[in-house]
Order: sequence, then structure tokens, then C-alpha cells
Amino acid sequence: MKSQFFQDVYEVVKLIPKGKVTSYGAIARYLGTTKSARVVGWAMNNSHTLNNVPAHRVVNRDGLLTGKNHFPYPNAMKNLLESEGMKIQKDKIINFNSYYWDPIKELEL
DNA sequence: GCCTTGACGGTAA
DNA sequence: CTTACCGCCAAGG
Repeated sequence: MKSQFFQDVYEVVKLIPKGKVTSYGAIARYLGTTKSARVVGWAMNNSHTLNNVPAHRVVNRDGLLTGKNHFPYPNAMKNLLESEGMKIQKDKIINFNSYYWDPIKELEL
């Protein structure tokens, strides 16, 4: 595999439970590339090459739907998140902390 | 091969 | 509070 990193990113994203979200930085940290959150974002950009990657569950550290512009339609991300029980206001997840799912905390035992 | 951009994050001013 | 800058890494021009 040429880009194992990307594969790992997709794997973690796929592990995000329904109704939960995480951040690019959290994924990056889990993979050991703490300072390379941007690369995670780039990986997500390439996530369109797959079909099992719930990119809508990945937001930035503020719970802001920064990647919504990259979806087929801008409100697709919001719509999906709301479908999973979350509330979005101004492209931001309300009570983000309650929905936050940290792979390090949940997976790394 | 160099420079810019980007779905980020943190710190400084 | 807002703005700016730096680090990090991959892709595209």
C-alpha cells in the first residue's frame, strides 16, 4: 500500500459510532501524526474514492462543519448529522463536547 | 524543482 | 474578542 496513512484515516473514521463525531486533529493524534491534521483533511478529500467513509462525522476542533462545502450539497453534512440526533446551528454542532468521540480515549486502551 | 493551497491545530499578539 | 503566524504533509500548477 502506498499511502497506509490514508487507509488508517479511513479506518478510524469508519469506526466512529453513529451519533458521534470526532475531529481531524484527534484522528491525526491517534495515528501518531499529531501535528499533521491537515493531511487528515487531505485524506478525507480523497475519501470520495471510497464509499464507507462517513466524512460528515469528522469536523474541526470547534465542531464546525468546515468540510460541508466539499459535499455534493452544502447541507448534506448538516442533514446527515441531524439525522443522527445532533443539532446544528450556523454550521456548528451544538453541545459538541457531548457528541465528541475521541479515538484515543475510546480505542487506545 | 519551487511555490501555493488546503476538510487543521496551537500559540502569540 | 479577532488576526496572524508557524508547523506539518500531500497535491497541483
